Amino acid sequence: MKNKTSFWLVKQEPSKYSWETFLLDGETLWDGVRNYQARNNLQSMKKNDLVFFYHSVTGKEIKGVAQVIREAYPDPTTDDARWVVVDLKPISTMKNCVSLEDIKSHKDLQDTALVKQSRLSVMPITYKESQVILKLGGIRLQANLL
DNA sequence: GCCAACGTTGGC
DNA sequence: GCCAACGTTGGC
Repeated sequence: MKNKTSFWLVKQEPSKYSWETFLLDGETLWDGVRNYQARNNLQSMKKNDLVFFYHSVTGKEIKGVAQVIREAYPDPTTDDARWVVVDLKPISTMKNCVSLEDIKSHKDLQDTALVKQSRLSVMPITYKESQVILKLGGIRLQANLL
């Protein structure tokens, strides 16, 4: 069932919300997105989709994999109806964090939005790219997650 | 509806 | 801390 799940990548500065904090929280709502393209990606997420968690600015590496546990709903941190959040929970921490350098230098990851659109904070990842990232990260997900 | 000015993001 | 890239805003 390789096409059942979509893959995504979200960025966050660890000084604002780190993977470690996310692990302690157990789950979080992904708030604060104020960009239409990123918002559209949030709205496209389906329950059980898998989301790579990237640390921007400090670290510049993918720390782990999260899963969508609640699909898009209005962002409670604003009255502006345009913005939405999803709920995520961490499911796996990378054995080897996948750095931006790794991604840029890997031939199969050159076309990721992370490389091409450095300012986008929520982006889709293709199935093929996701498999490369998982392999570089040294983790295997349970088959029932894919 | 164009575009200059301005603000923000994020790599370096 | 700088600056390139990009999004948003507002005057015309």
